[in-house]
Amino acid sequence: MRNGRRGTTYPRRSLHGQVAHEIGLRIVRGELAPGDILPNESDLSAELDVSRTALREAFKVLAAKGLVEARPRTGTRIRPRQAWNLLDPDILAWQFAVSPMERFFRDLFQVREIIEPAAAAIAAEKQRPEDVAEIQRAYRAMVEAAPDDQPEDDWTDADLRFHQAILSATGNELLGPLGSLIEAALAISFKLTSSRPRGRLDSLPRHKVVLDAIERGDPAAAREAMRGLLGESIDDLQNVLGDKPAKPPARRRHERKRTLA
Amino acid sequence: MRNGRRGTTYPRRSLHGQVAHEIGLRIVRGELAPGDILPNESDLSAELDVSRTALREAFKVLAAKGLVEARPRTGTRIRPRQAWNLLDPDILAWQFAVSPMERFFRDLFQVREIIEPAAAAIAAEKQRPEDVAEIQRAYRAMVEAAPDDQPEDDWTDADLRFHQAILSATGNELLGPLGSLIEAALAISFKLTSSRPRGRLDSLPRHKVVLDAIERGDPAAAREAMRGLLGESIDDLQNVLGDKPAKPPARRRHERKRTLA
DNA sequence: GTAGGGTAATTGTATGATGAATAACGATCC
DNA sequence: GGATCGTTATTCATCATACAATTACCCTAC
Repeated sequence: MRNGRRGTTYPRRSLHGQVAHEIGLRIVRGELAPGDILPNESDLSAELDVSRTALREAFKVLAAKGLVEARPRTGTRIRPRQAWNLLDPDILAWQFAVSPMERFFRDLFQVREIIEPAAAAIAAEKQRPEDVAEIQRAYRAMVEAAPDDQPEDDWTDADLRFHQAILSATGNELLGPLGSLIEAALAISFKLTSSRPRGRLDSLPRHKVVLDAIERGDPAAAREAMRGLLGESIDDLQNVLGDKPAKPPARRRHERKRTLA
Repeated sequence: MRNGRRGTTYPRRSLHGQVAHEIGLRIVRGELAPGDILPNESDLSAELDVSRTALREAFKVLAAKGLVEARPRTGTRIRPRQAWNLLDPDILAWQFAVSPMERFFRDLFQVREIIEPAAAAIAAEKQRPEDVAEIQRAYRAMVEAAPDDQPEDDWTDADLRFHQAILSATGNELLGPLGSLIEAALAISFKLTSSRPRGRLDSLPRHKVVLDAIERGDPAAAREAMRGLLGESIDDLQNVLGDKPAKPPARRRHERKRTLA
């Protein structure tokens, strides 16, 4: 399944952690729908062959993320979807395993298109040397991991690190947590485009343009470069996802026409 | 304290819920620093006069939000700040009670300035009648709550509802959770500007402009209108927060000069 | 039919015991 | 002396059980 690559997801080593992931996945997947009431704790703990204590601790984890709500007599009910904390790293990871995934994919990249160009611009404006250095390091890691004989994981890690570094470089703490959103996006990209592994080297220059603009302290250019970079990812994914099966790679010109909605 | 107005924060009615809020607040407030290790469960449960069971369930809630991490022999340690899920409604609410708050305030509105204009534009583009209707309803609620003899809570609720409705109207599920971020921002605004309660009627027209643009299906105008609306809030807050004590209200002209950084 | 109270089902809390993981210590050997 | 390896004690993890608190539901009385 390969989830939780680096993220700050809830640890699975404990028993209650495993149960939380198991039930959380079922909920996000839709096997258990909002409004549904889970079996009572005694029954469910017997069914899962764990103690009631362990099950309850798992429930607390899920409740903390807004997935469920427990009340005496009524039982533990799955909360409406809008109560879910969809930006939670675990929920994002679980969402990733959902079947159609197209809407999730669309939403994900739409948010990235909103956030990341703005973040790049702010990073370019601030230009804190320490933060810029980390972006550079991430870029170098991408360069090293780009050749096709390098493990794909290294490249994905470096890619994530690059984008995360830009978020951090804004100096805005509230943008940091959105890194898990990018992580989910990369996981999808990996899953969908792994069949066509070429393109790592292709996307390096795009990243370089972003880096250069930030180093140069040019917010407008950074914003635009990031926009282009994301656009490319989206194009790639849409080629895989879209109805057109092949569409010879004579793309990479329009840039402006791509509309996500 | 008046937190958790409507939000989907963790319920306080249970004992472990109270403990979770208590400890979570202390952590976010900085009384307990990252890297610190909490007293072991037996001691702490005795100190708080609750059972170990209740304390552990509280810990699970905090762990689910990324605040703490428990390991045998080592104890329960407070995780580094970047591991916290800062977009979690509870953590946002706790953050609201932190002392200097200026940085939090800055970060909060910076994110709003990134997200909300884009959301308004998308909402105007989509124009789903059902969603537009909800924005209208929220606006009408604001109109009703605007007079000074109406309870302040009603107005804040309506305001939140307005912005939340726009986020929902994007049709992007991942933008919904950011409503709790707006809620935190409104809580701050309320706290800081409650001394100067006038201005409710002043800000109505701004909201109207946003609503009109969305109804009209004009994304660019909606984006710009939302930008102006947020700018006004920020101006108001900066007047209260800034060093200049009074600065006669001959503002509300520049609009473009305000820079958050 | 409405109000009111009783009841049973479910979660919430408490207690005590045991298991498992591991950091710290110390003994042993080189 | 230094390193290696086993031992041990501490802490969280899990379990079993009992009881308290809450509350939806039903039933009765009027």
